[in-house]
Formats: sequence, C-alpha cells, structure tokens
Amino acid sequence: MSKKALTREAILQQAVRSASQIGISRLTIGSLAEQSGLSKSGLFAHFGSKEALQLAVVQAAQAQFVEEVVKPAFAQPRGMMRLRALFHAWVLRLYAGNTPGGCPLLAAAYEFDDQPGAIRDALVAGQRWQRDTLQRLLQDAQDAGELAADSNIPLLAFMLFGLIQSAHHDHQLLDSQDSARLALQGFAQLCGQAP
Amino acid sequence: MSKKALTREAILQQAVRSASQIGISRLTIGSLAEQSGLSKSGLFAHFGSKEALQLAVVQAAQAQFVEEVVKPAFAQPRGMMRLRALFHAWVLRLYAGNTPGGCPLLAAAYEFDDQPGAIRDALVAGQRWQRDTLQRLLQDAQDAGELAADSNIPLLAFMLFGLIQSAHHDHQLLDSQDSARLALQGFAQLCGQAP
DNA sequence: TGCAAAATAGCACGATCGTTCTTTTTTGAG
DNA sequence: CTCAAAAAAGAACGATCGTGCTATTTTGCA
Repeated sequence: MSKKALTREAILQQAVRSASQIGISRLTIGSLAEQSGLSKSGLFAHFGSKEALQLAVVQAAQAQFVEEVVKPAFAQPRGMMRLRALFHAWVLRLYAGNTPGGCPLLAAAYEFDDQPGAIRDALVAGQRWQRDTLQRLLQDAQDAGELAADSNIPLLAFMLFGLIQSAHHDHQLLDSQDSARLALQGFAQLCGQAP
Repeated sequence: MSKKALTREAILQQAVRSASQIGISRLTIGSLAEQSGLSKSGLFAHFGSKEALQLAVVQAAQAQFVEEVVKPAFAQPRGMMRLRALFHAWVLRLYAGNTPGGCPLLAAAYEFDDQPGAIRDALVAGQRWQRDTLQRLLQDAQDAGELAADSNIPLLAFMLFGLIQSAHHDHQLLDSQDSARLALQGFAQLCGQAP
C-alpha cells in the first residue's frame, strides 16, 4: 500500500470518528488536518474538495459497516442464525467505542436527506443495499422454516430497522442504559424467538 | 400580542421550516433575515445570540408537535382510541407540508446528541416527555383491557418510536411511497389491532 | 547514492458568519 | 398630533473556512 493510500486511510478513520460526533457537514479541513498531524493544504490535496472528502467519509463508514456487521454475519450458517448475528452485531456496534458519537451513517441520513448531490446519492444507495440485505436474510430464514410462513418480510425489515434507530436514539440522546436490551428483546419478539 | 412577539413568531415559523431542511446547526442569521424580510441585525436583536435563536427554534418545534399531535389525541376518549389517534397523527405529520425537510426534532436529536448545552438539554427533556406520554397512553389502553395484559409497555413504546423513525427515514431518504402504510401496519400488529 | 516524482507545507485570497455599535425608522400611548 | 420608546437598519469588526499557488520536504526507484 502506497504512502498516499496509508495517509488517506488514517485521515478517513479519524474523519469518521469526528463525523460521528459533529456530523459530516460540519467537518472542517483545518481541524481534520490538525487531528491527522498534517497541514490544511497537505490534507486538502488528498481529496481535492470538501465534498469529495465528505463523500470519502461516507464510503469509509459504509465499508466499516460491512466489515463489522455484514461480513461476520455471513460467516454464520444461512437462516435465523445469520439473521440474528446480523442484527446483534448491528445493535452492539452502537455501543462500541470506535464511533463515540453514534452511527455516522444514521446521522448522515438525517443531515443530507434534503440536500441533493453525490453524498445523498451514496447514502441512498447504501441504505437500499442495507435494507435489501436485511430482507434477503429474513427471506432465507423464512425459507428455512425458522420464521413464520405468513411473516410480512418488508414490514419486518422496516420494524427491525426501527429498532436500530430507536436504540441509537435512546442511547445517544437519552443515555438509556437498557436500549440495547430493548432492541434485542424487540428482535426476539418480532422474529418469534421468545414467548 | 405586541409587534415584537408577532415578528418573533413569524421568524421562528420560517426558521423551523428551514431547520427541517438544513438542520438547526446550519441556520444562519443572514439567510433567516432575508427570508423574514428583516436585516441581519434586526433579526439578531430578537434573540441576542445564535444559540438562543436555535433554542427558540427547538422550543417552537416542540410546541408545534404538541399542538398538532398531542392535543388532538387528547380530544379522543382515553384508551386505544386516544393511543391510535396519537400514533396516526404522529406518522401522518411526517408527510404534511409544513416541514418539508422532515421532523426537525428528530433531525436535531441526531445533530446535538454529542454536543452538551442548553439545546441538547431541551431536546432531552422534550424526548423524555414524548416517551412518557406515549407510555402513559399505552398504560391507559392496557388498563382499559384494549391491550394485551402481558404487554411490555416500555418495549412497546420503544418499538412504536422506532416505527416513527423508520417511516421518517424511508420517506425522507429513500422516497419510499409506502412508509406511512408500513408504520401504521406495524402499529396495528404491535397493538393487536389486526390478525 | 542521486534524483525525478510524489507528498506535504506555507501563505494568501475571497467569502461568509456571528456579533457590536450607531443611526434611522416605526410604533403606540398621552 | 407629539414624542419618547421600541424596533429595525446599516456598516463594520474579527474570526473561520474552502481553495489555489508556490516552495519545500520526503519518498522510492535507477
């Protein structure tokens, strides 16, 4: 890996952390350069524009999500085990220390939902892919007979994603201690894993 | 109502609209003054600081929520009817035209969850009150025998709020046509109003 | 090791923003 | 209608930001 790519990765890793706290649109070249030990122009040269930097941050956060949530789930056998692994990793990630300000992609969805452009497009594509993946795992579980045959898959995916957002909200804003437990309880109830 | 209060209300109404699109933290005195037909300093004099303006916007949005969602619900008889009225108004408000960029309070929750201060404090208080209200209506419905006796009230409130967020997300970011229907379907399923 | 190319630093610019101070216009009670 | 008080406007400030240009340092291959 070239020096340039290494530096770029270090910048983006720090940028994702910052973005989780202050939001992608409030990242500044100056403070990001300071945190990375670079000069403003040195950092700027890596991206060419602020919007390109922001787009790179979104893509880095998306790659991180795939690496930490989706890939481990696909290491599990198809069906309910894989579905449960996906959801659990998704929820527990909200409480891990790597993004102290919460999920940068959820925050970005609220930041950019009314601002057309490349960033919004990337977010939309990522969220559609997330939803499709979730629905595919639900369908697999249903095909394997581990989910009620009359389950409404799109509705279930919609509700499971709501659990994620509710957990994020209660944890980040309300400092709720049991938001993770509630999300997992909700999953168990919706997917018929508990009475 | 004095001239000052009238002007202030007009400013805030426009500010809430803008905040729903660009977020509270990116409101600027200048553009807000232009939209209100005032000068920068003229508008500024109404609030004294940008943070005070942002706080006033939060409070205005909260008052708007109470007016449009909570009060109409309390016009319904206690129990499932009132609960259903609250949830329906809450969902349908996401699709009304008065806040084109979605719910400013949900967006603000993601914007300020990592920024201590008066604004975050106001958001926390408002969200706790929202949740408490929702749980109280759920409890009333359960007491009236219109909700399963073994329902987990905090979990139900957590999941219902997730439905709201999921509807908001799918509508604002994914331009989903059936997000409102999914949220109402979810409510019916969770509150035992449908098979 | 030498050296071209790549990476980074330094500096300055125009624009924008929040805020302050002073002046002008508008309001509404007597 | 008068006129003091309230409301709004105007101009200017320091700070910060994104960006472009040029110089300097660092890298990695010959």
